[in-house]
Parts: sequence; C-alpha cells; structure tokens
Amino acid sequence: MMNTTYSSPIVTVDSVVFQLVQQKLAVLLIARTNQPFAGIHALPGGYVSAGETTLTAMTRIVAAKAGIELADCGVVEQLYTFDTVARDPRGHAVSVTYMALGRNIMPQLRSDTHYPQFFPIDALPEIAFDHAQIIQYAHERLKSKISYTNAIYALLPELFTLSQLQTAYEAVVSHPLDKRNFRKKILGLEIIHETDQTFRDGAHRPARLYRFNTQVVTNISSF
Amino acid sequence: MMNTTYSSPIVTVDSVVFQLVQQKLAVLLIARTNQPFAGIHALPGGYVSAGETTLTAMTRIVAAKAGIELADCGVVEQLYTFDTVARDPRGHAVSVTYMALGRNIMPQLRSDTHYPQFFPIDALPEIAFDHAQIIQYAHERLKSKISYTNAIYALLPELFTLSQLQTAYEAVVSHPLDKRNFRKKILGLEIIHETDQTFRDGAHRPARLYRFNTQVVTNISSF
DNA sequence: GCAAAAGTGTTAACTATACACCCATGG
DNA sequence: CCATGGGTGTATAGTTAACACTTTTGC
Repeated sequence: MMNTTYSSPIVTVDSVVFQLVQQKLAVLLIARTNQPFAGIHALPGGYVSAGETTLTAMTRIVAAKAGIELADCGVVEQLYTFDTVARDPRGHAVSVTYMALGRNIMPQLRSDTHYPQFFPIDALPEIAFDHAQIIQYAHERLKSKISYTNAIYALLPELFTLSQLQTAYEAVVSHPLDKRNFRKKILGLEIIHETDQTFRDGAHRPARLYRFNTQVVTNISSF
Repeated sequence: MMNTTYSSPIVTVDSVVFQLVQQKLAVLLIARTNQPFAGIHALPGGYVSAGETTLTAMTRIVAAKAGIELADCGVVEQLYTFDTVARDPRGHAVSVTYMALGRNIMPQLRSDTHYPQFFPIDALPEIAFDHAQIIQYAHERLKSKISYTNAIYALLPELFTLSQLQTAYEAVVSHPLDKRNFRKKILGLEIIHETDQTFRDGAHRPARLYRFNTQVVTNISSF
C-alpha cells in the first residue's frame, strides 16, 4: 500500500452562494454549457488542481463562472464532501461543497457565458446532478447556523433596521416571526447595537438603524 | 480550463473512532511507522484510490491498520474536509475526516504492526500532524450530536441501566449531570424503553435494564 | 446492620409564546 | 386626515435547574 503510482479520485468543489433578493433567500446558479445536463442550471463548481486549496479553487471558479468575488462574502463555510460516483466523464470524483453568504452581489456574465443568476429558493428551476439536495442541505445548515450564531450579518448591509433584520430571519427560516418577541430576543442577545441614524422610506415613521457588534461569526449560546 | 491533463490533489481519509473505555471517552490511535512523525501517534488514515468512495476507503484502512470493522460501529459520520498542505511528500492532499462510534471494540495488531490503541480523550499522547485538532473537532461534534439525536446508543450495549446511560453522557460532555433531572428528561424524550430485565452488580439494589427504541440515528427535537 | 448504588418530586428561575395598540411620517 | 410601517409590554405556559432522602441488595 501507499505506493507512489497510486491513482486518486478527481477533486471538485461546488458552491452554494446565498443572498437576499427582494427579501427572499436566493441561490446562485449557472446554466451549464456542456453535457451532461447542458442548458440545465447547476451550482458553480469545477476542478481543484494540485497545489491549490479547495477554498482557493472555489474562489477562482466562482469568479470565473459568475464574476463574483468570494472576498465580498461575509461568511464562507464548508458544508460537506460528496462522493459523486459516475458524475465526471473521467471517473470517480470527490466534491467538496461550500456555502457563502453575501449581499448586493451582482453576477457578471463572463466571456464564456455561463449565465449566472440568483434564484429564490422557493422557485428554483430544474437543477442538474444532485445539486438540489446540496442546496437543501445548505439551507438547513444556514437555518441552524443563524439560530446559534450572528452569521446573518453577512446577508445584511452594515446598517439595517430591525424590520430588515426580522425579514432576513424570516427569509431564511421561511416562516413569519412575532415582531415584539423578535425584537425583545434580538436586543437581549446583545449582538447588535443601535446607531444614532434613522432610515426614512415612505409615508411612515422613520426606522432606527442598527449595526452588528462584530462582522465575525460568533456563537450566541446561553452560556 | 477543465482540460484532461488536469492534476488533482491526493485524497486521503482520517478516522476518529470513539468508544467508551472504563467509562471514559476514548479515541483510536495508531503509532506511525514512517516519517514524518515516525513513532508518534496519529489517527488511522490513508489514501483514497480512484473508484472507491471515501467511506469505502476508510473502512478498508481502519480494518487494515487497526483490525476494526466499521460495520460494527453503530454510527459513522463525516466530519470535515481539511486541505492539509505540505503533509504528503507527493504534495497537496485533501483529507476527508469521519467519526465512528462503537462499543467493545478490540483493536488487533496487524502484520505491519501499527500498534492500534484506544486512549482516553483527557489523556492523549503526543499527536502527529493536525490530528489533535481533528480529535477536538470530532469531540465537539459528538457533544452536539448527542444533544439533539439518540446517537449515544452507539456507545452503549443493547441493554443498559440508566446509570450507565448517564455515565456515557457524562463521559462525552465531560461534566457531571444531576441524576433526577437526567432521568426525568431522558424518559420524557421517549427514545428508550424499560425491559423486564435487571442487572445485578455488587452489594446494592439491582438496576432496571433499558433498550433504545431504535438503533438508527434519530432527531429528538422538541417539535 | 452497613455500605453501595438505585430510584424518586417539588420548587424556583428562566425562557418562549401569544397577543393589540399608539406613534411618526408623507402625501 | 389617512395610509403605512415603526415601535412598545404583559400574562401564561413550558422548560430548565437546584436539591435530599428512601429502597434494595450483598456481605
């Protein structure tokens, strides 16, 4: 064993990039240009080469295929590694998946035209490979993550109203929350603080703007 | 991009196998026979070859290096995938890690003598590579897992007393639990049921034996 | 009868939930 | 003055946490 003529599986990465689009959770998909699944939407992904880390590869691939800089995403987290048998024409592939959270991301059409777009998670098109399951897995992870960390900051602008924050939570957990209970709880967690600024938007009372205490993922357990 | 002369990283697996030894959580380590870290203890791990899944590779490797059949472990779960740079003499390696839970596992000395042994997690020897961090990560995952699933069944015999169950929980979370609260809670979860058998062991009242409702990992959330 | 582990309830603190009205603004 | 979203408190139910004595057995 362990001889140097050993033949390894192909290593790939696939990325689930989330952002809020019109107050709904949306995921980045590209239209595939090659077989299999040509024309069908898929997560941006590609091959990892020897000498680059999976995270570096992901950054490179998402920039190349969707014109998105992962550095602009406030949270990047590894999800799971799938043994996707019979997916790659060259044989067995191991796919490392990541989740990224961003805001105000504008996908750019690249020269090789992969048609990157954000789709609301409750209105996804047909999805190639097992990527629908990966998206679902990422969504579950995100739901869970925002319940014990401040990670939702990465989906919001630096300054935000409590209503925007509540809407973001609701977009992720996909059910409505009680306004008074939500505010009581979030303020009690001491992960945000109010600023002296307000936000005016239409014919109603202006909203106080808040800011996260930190833009680093932090646990908010009861201990 | 995506040309067929692409060179992939090496893929490896590393396994964190837990069991209870004398009522303490213990992890399987082997003594390395080669450089680097010759003579130092490490997690059982090795190369994944094209055509086998990481789980198959892990099963093969743990059997080869420690004489342990993963099929005997009640829970096997993927943990995380590490980009271990500069670890493999042939270059960049991607290491997929798994956690397994078992009971009554006896490691076997194999022909190529890797000296497999279980060490209590609070008395580990010097550990090679970044494996100490992997063990800590696995321990955190296990702590968390037993709080929202019945996964601890995999560390216990089929029939067990409530005191044994409590001791198992305590071994994992590494702090003592209140006996009355523990029993109230565990019985309220309805994941175990009492049998008509008891266990006699020394000069005291015999203990009722219980059994898990299922030997499959199941969530026990409040919903 | 004594040592040793098994077994058993109550109270207080905290957390989660349900629920409805007034406020400040723009038009 | 009215439509719109911003902002606020209280009462109840449920959950968690602290805590000590009696029971059954072997020797």
